[in-house]
Amino acid sequence: MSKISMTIDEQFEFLKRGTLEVVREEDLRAKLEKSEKMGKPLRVKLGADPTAPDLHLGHAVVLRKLRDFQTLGHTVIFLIGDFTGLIGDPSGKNVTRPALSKEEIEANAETYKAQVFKILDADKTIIDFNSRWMNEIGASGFIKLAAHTTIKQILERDDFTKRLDENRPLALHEVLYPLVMAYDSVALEADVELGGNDQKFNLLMGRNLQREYGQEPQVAIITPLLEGTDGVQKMSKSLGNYIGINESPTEMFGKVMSISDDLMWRYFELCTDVPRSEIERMNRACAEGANPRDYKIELAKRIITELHSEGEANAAVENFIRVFSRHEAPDTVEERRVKSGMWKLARLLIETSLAASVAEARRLIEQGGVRVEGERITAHDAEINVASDHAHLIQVGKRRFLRVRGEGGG
RNA sequence: GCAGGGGUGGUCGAGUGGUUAAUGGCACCGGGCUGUAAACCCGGCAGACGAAAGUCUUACGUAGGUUCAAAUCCUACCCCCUGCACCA
Repeated sequence: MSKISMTIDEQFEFLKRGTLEVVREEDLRAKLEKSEKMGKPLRVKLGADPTAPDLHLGHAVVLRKLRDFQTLGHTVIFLIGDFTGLIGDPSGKNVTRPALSKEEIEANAETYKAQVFKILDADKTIIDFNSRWMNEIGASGFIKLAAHTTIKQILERDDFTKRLDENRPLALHEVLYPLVMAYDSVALEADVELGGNDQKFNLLMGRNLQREYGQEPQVAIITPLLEGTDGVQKMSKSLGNYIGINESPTEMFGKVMSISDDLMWRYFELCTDVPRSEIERMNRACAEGANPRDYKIELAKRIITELHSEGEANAAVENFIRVFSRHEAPDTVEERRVKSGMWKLARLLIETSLAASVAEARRLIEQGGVRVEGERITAHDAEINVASDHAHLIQVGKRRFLRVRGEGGG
């Protein structure tokens, strides 16, 4: 079945790379063997929240692992939890979410596809929705489902017990989340489920429930949570420390370059296919005096090549060198048209969204953060003559550039 | 239902009648040093008007009230938490 000829051991090692834990390893080996023998691909599940279609490199970690399964010829099921979305993964926020309309769900699914297929092979991916069975099951079915687990089992989940211990609220619907998610595995007859470390309990719950329903328990593959660009907290959109899958090459490049040196090895491991031995070699080189920046450039290039293209990655490198090493303007700078005439610089910054308010514009200028045609301007009441025959180059901070030209004429 | 505690700026958290646009930490923004790394240093961090001094507006759960003056006191309401009670 697999186009690549690997022994079971090799397949196993290949799949294990970059994972935190495989529960259980011997089960995975057994499933791989069985699959090969029967010529039947494994069904590999990944659950996704229906409300957050803005994916970032953290999501990419698990998607890349999913792709590894596809490389070996297995079937990937990308499950959009439109029903589970009503609950929202328990976070301590005591809210249920409004049900999404069919249109919203479809729109979100489309957004997902556009991002997920940058990594996954669309031909080998099934997209499914858990409302398909959860909406059918009904209240009585749900009760029966609930009978398959115990409070004690649910309370194994650390953050649940912790919240009880700390006298923080724990809503009933929140504890149902893992149950529903586990049932998805039953409904899909999943052989393997992938998830980040924060999903570990839920994945294991799937194993238990499958056993309850007389199925062979799925293998749970747990991937580490990628730290965000701050290097401390997990990458997430709400923390603002993310690198989005859909971001421009320039943006991605900048963000990768700004991560700490320590963190880059982690990114190498989880966001690229560079072999571990090679990563270690680079790491040693840095310890011996090589400039980590050069490896970081390599990292950024690889990430951008995967999510965009090699050409764009190379262009991003050149742009980086131009702007940050040579302190020149990027070769392509967006041009904006504003009314011709004399402008107060501060006003111009607001007009072009380079500053949010007069006060902010003024602060930026007075603190030396604004350059016009490369000249630093520090007089907050400076004026600038905007005409249609010349585009002024405005720079705010180290990285925001804009050309401003007057309206009318050429 | 009863009792107690609490709701402050992006966040955490001070602040019990005036000198509070509100101490401090974090986050964030600008500058410096660099490798757009880290660490560190400096500055900033509600908005509008003004060249400036400064003036005005908005802000401490919501709505009123007391007062020359309220985040701070009073009243009502909303929300959250804890304990008790209730619980086939």
